[in-house]
Parts: sequence; structure tokens; C-alpha cells
Amino acid sequence: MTKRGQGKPAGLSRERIAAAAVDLVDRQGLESFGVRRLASELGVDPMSIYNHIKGKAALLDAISEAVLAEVSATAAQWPDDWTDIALTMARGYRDMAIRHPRIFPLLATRAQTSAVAFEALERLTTAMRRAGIADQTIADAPLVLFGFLNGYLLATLSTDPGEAGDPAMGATQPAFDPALYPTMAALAPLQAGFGGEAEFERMLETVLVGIAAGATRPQVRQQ
Amino acid sequence: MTKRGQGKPAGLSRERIAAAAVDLVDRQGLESFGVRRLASELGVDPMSIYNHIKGKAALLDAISEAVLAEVSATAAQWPDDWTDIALTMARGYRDMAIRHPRIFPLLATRAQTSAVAFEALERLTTAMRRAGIADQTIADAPLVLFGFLNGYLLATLSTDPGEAGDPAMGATQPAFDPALYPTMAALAPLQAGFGGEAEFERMLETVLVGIAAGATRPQVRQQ
DNA sequence: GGCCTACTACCTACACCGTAAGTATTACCT
DNA sequence: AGGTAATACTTACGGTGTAGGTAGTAGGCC
Repeated sequence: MTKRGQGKPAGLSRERIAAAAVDLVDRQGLESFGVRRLASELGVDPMSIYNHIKGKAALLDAISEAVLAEVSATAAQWPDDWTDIALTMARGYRDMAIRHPRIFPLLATRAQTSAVAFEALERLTTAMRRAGIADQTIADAPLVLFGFLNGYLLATLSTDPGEAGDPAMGATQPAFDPALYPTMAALAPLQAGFGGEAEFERMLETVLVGIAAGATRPQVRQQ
Repeated sequence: MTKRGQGKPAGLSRERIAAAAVDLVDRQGLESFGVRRLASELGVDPMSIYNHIKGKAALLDAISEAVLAEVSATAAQWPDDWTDIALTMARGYRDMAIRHPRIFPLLATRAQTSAVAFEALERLTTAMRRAGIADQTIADAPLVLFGFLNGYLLATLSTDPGEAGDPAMGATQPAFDPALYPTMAALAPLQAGFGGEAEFERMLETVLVGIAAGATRPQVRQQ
């Protein structure tokens, strides 16, 4: 009794698996994602995936790597000024996060050590050096910028309308009492564009201004 | 045939469960955390937990809420100047993150809507208003500051030495090639204190300088 | 052409997970 | 004391990640 197609190559590869995984997480979310779901999506036995990717953790790595590669693929050309480079990178990063809101937590949580990540940082830091910025400021810039980007995008994209639990027992209360927090209530209208483009540009500029302020810092303060 | 102690109260409560859960995640990490493990830790049947907390998601909410409450409990007194308030909050937040590095991803990922979170933001924003800062800058400040804090702490605490996969198939490569990224390599010595206190203070000041630069901004740029 | 080897897809099985539904026991209030 | 609500518990189901073993094919070598 010969089984269906045992031994015959099903055309699997690391890239094809990663692409299907990205698509699946985009559609169904991280919670329900799993090796078995992905395999049935590919029309393949779950264990076949393990021949190309070592385990679920490596699979998640592949997903975040594939999605991160989109960013540098999107930007066709890079400017010369470091500020423009930072702006272009930040906007492309945000666009990617908006395209894949359910994948983004993976990127923010895992350390990024892929080649595309290093290339981006190399591009930014060389431009900053060309501009004569203080070395310590340059060395700090990537972590400040992407720290902010990760935290900000995580916060603005985390409103996943996938499930709604019973508010009686859970800890989620959407709104707050204006009487208890009057200043916050007064400021609420100015926070209306939460997650919007104008807000992002404002906050991005805030961070870049802070970085630029350290441009001529001669020495680290302590140590 | 009478079973062991059916119906007899085991002294469970939401706080006791949350405290045990915090302790367990601190010791064993988020990956292996589960309702059953927690129950056996408490010497209790898994389903008993559901009488106090609705499900695993609510359990994670309780964990992050309990840990977040530590921050305001630590700070005994709050300064008047908004910069000092921000510094105190940021340092207390970082101390908490360092105490619970495996829990912190929960905080950064989930939207924080607990009372302690609102109180902290109310304190910061009122102090900023007292200082006469532009309203839009005040409204943006929480998201800029905590966006940075979450992203930065996520990056610096994510080096979890719990498991080490085979680097042949996985996507993790710890170091990079100095020949490919010369600027990054030249800057590497200045990034030696990764995750350290001096680095944190530097970057925190960078962000606060950026926020302070918008203090007198009269109007939002567009819209 | 015939054979051998390396590769890969596949199946089975195991231990574990979250939790819905139902039952038995206790504590509290009248 | 009696009734009622609360709560600890048991069972069971459909799911998960993945270790181990098997069967089939493709390509190099004589």
C-alpha cells in the first residue's frame, strides 16, 4: 500500500515557509499561530516543516526576519543627511508595522541581529559621523531611536479588536473617570489622533531633536 | 467516600494568586508559565484558579498589574518639578523592569489601563501644566516617554540566557563582522555599557531634552 | 544501466496545555 | 437548624510542540 506522495519533494523552503507564516499571522494573529496550522495552510504534514526550520522559536525568528527585510526593500533610495535617513527609516519602519500589526510584537520583543538590521544602523551611523556628531551620541542614537519606535508602535498598534473579554472580572477598562484625573481629561482632545500620522511625526521629531541636542557634547558626563 | 478537602477554602484570592504567579514567572520565565504550573505551585487544583481569575489572559493582566503597582509603591515621595518627576518615574520603572526582566515584556505589550498608571500620568501632566508647557507637548509626553522606556528596556533586558539554540539553523548570530560594518565596529567600545545605568541616564536625558524643546511650541505644525 | 547513499516527507506517539461542564463540600445568614 | 450561595474539585475534550522511527525519491559513482 503506497502512501500519497511520500518522499516526493513538496517544494518547501525556508523562504516559502516564512512567507506563508507571515500571511497566516497577519490573518489570524499570533495567539492561534502554530506549526500545525501553518502546515495545513501549506498542505503539508506538520513535521515536514521541521526539516527546514528547527522549531517554533526559529519559525518566529524567520517571520520577524522576513518582515524586517520589507523595510529596506521598500525604501528605493537613501538620502545623505542623517536626519533624513532617520526620518526615512522611521517612516518605513512604521509603515511595515502598520502592514503587519500582529507580527510587530515579535520584532519589538526579539533582538534583531539580521544583516538588514546591521546595514540600516551602519548607514545611519556613518551619516552621523560624516556630519561631525559626537561619537557617544552616535553610538547611542540607534537604541534611542528604535527604542522609541518599538515602544511607541507597540502601544499604538496593540488595540487588537480580536477578542473582547468580560470586563467584570478582567482588568481592562477602556475609558477613565474624568473626575479622578482632571488634567488627563483636559488633555484628551489633544490625544485624539492616537496612532495617527501627525502624532507620529510630532513625536519622532521630539526624539530626533533630543538626539541632535547631543551633537556637540564633548564628553560623557560621568564615568 | 469523602475526597480530600473538597469545598474547604484553600485561602485563595486574586492577590495571592497574582503574587505567586509573579514569583513563578520570575523564576521560570513566561514560556513555561501556565495555569497548571501555577496551581501546583499553590498546592491547588488548576481549575480552582478560575474561580478568582477568568482565564489565562486575565491572569497575565493580574501579573502585569501587580508588578506595575510596585513602581509607585517604591517611590516614597514625589518632587514638584516635572523633569524630576519624569526622572523619578523612569528610574523606578527601570528598577522594576530589572527586578522582573521576564515579566516586563508583558507590560510593554499590553495596554496599561490600571489606576496606578493613570495616577502616574496625571501627576506628570499636572506638573507640566504648572510649568507652563504647551498643551500639545504635555499631551504627547506620556507616549513619548513610556514609548521610549518600553522599547529601550525591552531591548536591553531581552538577553534571556535561558536557552541556547543551534546557531546553524536558527537566525541568531550574536556578533557581527567588523569588515562589513566599519562604523558600527568603531563605535562598539562606546556601546560597551549596554543596558547599564550610565547609558540609561544618557538616553533618558536625550528624550527629556527633546520633550523640553517643545515646551514653548505655540501651535501644532499641521492640521 | 545498476547500485548505493543522502535527503526529505511522512506517520505515530507522548506529554502537556487551556478550559467547559458538572459534582460535592463547606461557610454564612436568617 | 435550615437554606442558600460560594467554592474547591473532578472529569473530559480538543488542541499544542516535537522526539523517534519509517518509507519513499533524487543524484553521484562504478
